Amino acid sequence: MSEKILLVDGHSIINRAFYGVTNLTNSEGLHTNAIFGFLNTLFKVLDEEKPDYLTVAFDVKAPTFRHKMYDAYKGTRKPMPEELHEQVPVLKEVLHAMGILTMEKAGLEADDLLGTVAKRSEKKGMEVTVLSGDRDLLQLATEHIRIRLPKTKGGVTETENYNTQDVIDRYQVTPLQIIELKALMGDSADNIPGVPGIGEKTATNLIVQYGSIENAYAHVEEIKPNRAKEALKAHYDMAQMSKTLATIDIDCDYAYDWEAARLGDIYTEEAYQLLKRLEFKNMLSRFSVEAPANEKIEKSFRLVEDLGEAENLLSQAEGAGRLAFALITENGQTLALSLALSEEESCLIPVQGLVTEEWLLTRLARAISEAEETGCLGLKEELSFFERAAGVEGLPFGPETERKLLDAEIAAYLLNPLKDSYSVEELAKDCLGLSVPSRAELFGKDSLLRTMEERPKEFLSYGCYAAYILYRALPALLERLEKAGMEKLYRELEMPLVFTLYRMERAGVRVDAGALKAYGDELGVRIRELETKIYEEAGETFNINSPKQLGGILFDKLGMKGGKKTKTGYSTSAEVLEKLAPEHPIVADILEYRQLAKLKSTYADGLAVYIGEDGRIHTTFQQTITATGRLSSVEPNLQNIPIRMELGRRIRKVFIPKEGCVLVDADYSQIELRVLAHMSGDENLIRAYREAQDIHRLTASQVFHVPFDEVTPLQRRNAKAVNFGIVYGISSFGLSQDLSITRKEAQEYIEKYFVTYPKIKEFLDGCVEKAKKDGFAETMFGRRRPVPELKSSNFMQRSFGERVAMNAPIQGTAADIIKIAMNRVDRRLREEGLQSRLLLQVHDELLVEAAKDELSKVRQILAEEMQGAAELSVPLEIDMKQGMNWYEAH
DNA sequence: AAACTCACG
DNA sequence: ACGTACGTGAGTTTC
Repeated sequence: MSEKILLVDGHSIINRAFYGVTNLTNSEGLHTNAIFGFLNTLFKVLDEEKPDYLTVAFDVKAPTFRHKMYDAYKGTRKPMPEELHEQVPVLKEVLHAMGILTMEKAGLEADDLLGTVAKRSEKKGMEVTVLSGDRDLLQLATEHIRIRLPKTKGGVTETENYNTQDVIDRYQVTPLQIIELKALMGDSADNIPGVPGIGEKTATNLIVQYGSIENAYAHVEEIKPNRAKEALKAHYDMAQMSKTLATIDIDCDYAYDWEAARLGDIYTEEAYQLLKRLEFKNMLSRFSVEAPANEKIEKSFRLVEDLGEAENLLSQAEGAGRLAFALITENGQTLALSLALSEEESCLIPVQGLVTEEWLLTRLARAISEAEETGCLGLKEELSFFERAAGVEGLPFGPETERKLLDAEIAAYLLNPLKDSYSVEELAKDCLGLSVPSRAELFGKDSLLRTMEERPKEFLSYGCYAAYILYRALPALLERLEKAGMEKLYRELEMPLVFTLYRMERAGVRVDAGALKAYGDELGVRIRELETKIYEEAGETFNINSPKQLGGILFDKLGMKGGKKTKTGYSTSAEVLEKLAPEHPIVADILEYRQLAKLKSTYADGLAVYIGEDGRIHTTFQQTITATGRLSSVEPNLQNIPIRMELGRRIRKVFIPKEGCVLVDADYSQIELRVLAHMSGDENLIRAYREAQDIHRLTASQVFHVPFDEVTPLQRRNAKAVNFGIVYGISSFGLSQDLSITRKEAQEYIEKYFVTYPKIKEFLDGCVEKAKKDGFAETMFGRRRPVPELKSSNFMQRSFGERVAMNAPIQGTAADIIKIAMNRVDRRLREEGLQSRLLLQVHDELLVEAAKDELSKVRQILAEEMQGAAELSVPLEIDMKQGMNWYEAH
């Protein structure tokens, strides 16, 4: 196999990194983002290429000959920003510490050095890779010289790779002809003038046809677009000069020593210390000085191989102070249990051939109840295994035991609710600075867990790492929660909620499958009628569900004028269509079709597949998803069942109580505005709520200066929209959109509102100020939402950050309150020995399945526990109804 | 996988 | 001048 050399275009990669990586500084105040980005890219390519030689080329500051020539002509390049400039010497220092050769020479550009070394290396029979962010380098591509251009795609850095054929595929010209292209097009970033009037398209056409600028000039009279002909005639000299400028020198005077570039161990102590100073914690785990840490950890993993040992271990666990466990499960089966009782040892107890699932989980449950505290991850999902193993209905935990279980996922979510995953890997990285193998790394892409026999080593690793990391991460998480003032929120609200939610999911909500089917069929009939009618009106059949095809019919074929609204074409949203409805009868039919199709696919058909053998739908509540602290509901989502339109609302009739029960539904009345009244301390609003006034009418009367009793319906509607807007983080544009009024009018409404309620303005401004200062918004109960957008230099993002800073405390506090209420309702129902069960939460609403003979008790509990969930300066009122289905109950 | 649309609070 | 209301999940089409 031939040897491999990797050549890196230092300045181009660090530049790219500087603009691509968000601002970073270490505690000394040194900017580090470009270095960080550079090293990340380098490490990634090194991992992939595993080259034998490596060199990073830099430009020197002195202007080179090529640029001097042009500098005199049109000025110099933009100088590097100071924040980037200061990082270059540090990067070189890091590279040298890693034993990586750098090259630079006055009078030579990095391009020329790269080109020269690339060609010489190729001649020596090596495989060459050139890493650069600059497409100019493509002219170097051959069979053996590959150009890699990093590209950031959705946050992940990928590279585009070019050998000869790739260049041809992409640009229609050979690598060498890239020079010709460039000379014609010009490149302002590189100070290449090019030929005025010739862009990428024309340049490509000319080179594809004539091969070179010289040959094109030789045939200049036959050049087709007259514009191009004249341009080339007039600026041929410019084109030739540009060509010189664009050509990378592949034989410059530079003594390159391959041996000096030979790659040794880059993970040196010196580099380690440097990266530590730069505070690149994640990168440190790559270093061999830390590698023994992982090796040492893995040596402490023990596979439990006989029953006595398992028995012993679990007995020991009962006496443990701290304990951590992870269940390794697949297809609802427990494959193994991993346990950590100390930092020194983690064990894996497989089920197969050793113990039964029942025994293992029963003993684990006992250990948890005896130990002081137990760390785990994704507890809610694991609880069903405990319940099944217990063999009787209900969890094998008393309330005291519940308090001992600490889910690291929930803790990590509270510390940063913006993350999208709270895995063992993430915990290891965030809490301990460790890098642990991922499931995919251990078990392959499909990530299916193999049996113990098939992959014993990986199995041991996978399980024990989880227990080990959880054991060590737990104190770190608790300490951070305490520091952030969220320990109470964690222990007394979110952790108890895990159990409440478990019981709600397990209970499920009964659904009348027959009625659901009938509803779907009814929709289906009408959908087919509408389909036929729409095709007739359109004069052809097409896919009504395709916005693209629909847009084609409405706007092109039928000639309706639609504002181009989306990136890819016309918008066909209901908002647009409603305005178009008077123009053509087809529009109304499409709107109705849309509505019905949505109801059928998402709700009628969509819900049917989730009806279990028990005739009930068991949703999953996600507790670690939203940025504000709300829950979410998935598979299926039972928090967005239709209610606003009558036709959709009818689907609620299929949600029914079990025999002998009724559904009781209670929702908070305007909880967010009440929270706002309380948090802002606005006397005006507080008094109004205490006197149970119509808040929207009151707002209208005060903002529009009309007597309370003379407020028109329109005024009330507008005031209501303003109230909503306030909660969302008011903006004149948003309000104007909602009310179909001008921005100016909306702005006036808002100003009047703030004059009427000065405390609210003060409060909202305070929220933004606080978030700017602290970096996060905070609820009454201390829940935090980071708002990094406030630091953005982008106006739009910053404005978003401001709205978020206003909304999060309100929405989040409301979320806290109903979560408290859920725990209280669930506890009361069980403590009072009732059969009735909490089933669903829909943000400000709770649904209970109440035994008929417990009805009055249940209603009392709901009222007391919901109203008493928080002590506000305004009453927390609820609306409560009951019925034989959810339609009636809400 | 992303874009579009639409259901809810 | 910039271009949006806050928070979600799911089905469908298109690339």
